[in-house]
Amino acid sequence: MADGAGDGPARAPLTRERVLGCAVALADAKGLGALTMRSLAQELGVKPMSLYHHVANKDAILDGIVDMVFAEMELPSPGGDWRAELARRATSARGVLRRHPWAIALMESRAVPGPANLRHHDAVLGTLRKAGFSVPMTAHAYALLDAYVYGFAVQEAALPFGPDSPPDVTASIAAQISPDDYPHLVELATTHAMQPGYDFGDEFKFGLGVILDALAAALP
Amino acid sequence: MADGAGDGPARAPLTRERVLGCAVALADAKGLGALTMRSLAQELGVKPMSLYHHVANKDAILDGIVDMVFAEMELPSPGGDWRAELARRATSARGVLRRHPWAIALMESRAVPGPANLRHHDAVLGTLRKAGFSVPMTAHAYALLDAYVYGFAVQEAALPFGPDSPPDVTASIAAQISPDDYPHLVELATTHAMQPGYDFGDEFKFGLGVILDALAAALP
DNA sequence: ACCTGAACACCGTTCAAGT
DNA sequence: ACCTGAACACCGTTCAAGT
Repeated sequence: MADGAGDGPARAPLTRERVLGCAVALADAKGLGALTMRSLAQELGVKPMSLYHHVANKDAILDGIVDMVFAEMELPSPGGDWRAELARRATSARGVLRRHPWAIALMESRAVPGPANLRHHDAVLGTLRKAGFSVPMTAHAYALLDAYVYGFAVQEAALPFGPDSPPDVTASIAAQISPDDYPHLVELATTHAMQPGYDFGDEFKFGLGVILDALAAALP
Repeated sequence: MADGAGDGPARAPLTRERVLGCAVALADAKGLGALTMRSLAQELGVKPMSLYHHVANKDAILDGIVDMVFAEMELPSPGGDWRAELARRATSARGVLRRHPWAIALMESRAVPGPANLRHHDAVLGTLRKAGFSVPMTAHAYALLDAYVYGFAVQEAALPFGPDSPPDVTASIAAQISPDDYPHLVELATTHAMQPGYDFGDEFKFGLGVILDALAAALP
């Protein structure tokens, strides 16, 4: 009982890693809006001002958690089969962005990329270069692949249906969309997207295949 | 002088349209962070509480300005050449999202799509269906096209270089990226992306062409 | 060195009051 | 009907103080 009061274990010392890790967990659980210096401090069992000894300010926390998200993504190995490596990387990135849907909004507003972000994109570029793409073609391929991965995450996060949204919400939105005003949306929804077994996430493979096929055809 | 004090024209009456229009202008000029009920009211020459007579709350404003952004995008005509129509729509959407880069972050966090959003996507689906794509293939094409457009906008907004960022910022970031740690990023930047005349926006055409070619090949 | 209490200038929003 | 003043429960952050 040398720790002082309480029957719990000694509180781990506050570190930048613990602050950022808790911030990611809080954003995952309750959304970016619930991530405040005050709520974060409470979650860590500490007073708000203590956080400022480990991070410069809230912006530094936002930069930090975006880079933690990049760090979760599997890197492609420039050595292996470039198509398989880029597919694995894209699939991993999609999964990561699905687990942390708030990250997209931050990526777009943070100016300075973190080290995990830079390492990630350097590995993608390296894989393309080693596969034999020219520098200009690598730029094309990089922009296309990344746009697809990020954009798919945006779509998935914005979907009003899917496994993450409760069925009653889906139904109430569907009821407001009149077939007279939006015939093609209603057609797609009723005859396809709302059928049992449909998973929007499966669309990811199609688009990824299209892109990788086109890149393979552009190899010298 | 029946208007009362002042030499300016009579103040236009507050309306939902005027509130949303001013909110878009404020977000464009100073970013989403500067869009507060109080700053918006001041911009409109009114007290903060007056806004609540025209919009339910700030969330309604955010929903409203996202839909205004969708309303700016050119719709494809289901009648015409589907490839040209979808290319025009994608190019227009990219331009709109470039003018309103804050919109991406909102799209991802707003659950309920507005009428302009629905109309826009219904037109895209209609164009694909009229071109002869099956319903499942239309779902594939829609997901791929939209992911690309949104994702390209995310990339473009997150770019630390480009025509919108001051050259000195670009240079200071470049100086921090060591060729030892990120050799392929440095190669791409120095031999290609930072060359005079390079415009990241030009990458858009390449990816769009790849996608539309692949869709054309998938037509029955 | 690490943590904190009190305070400041902000938020969105409610409620009761003005015209 | 439309607008507003005062107030409430929040923010991020600074500064001076504690151990």
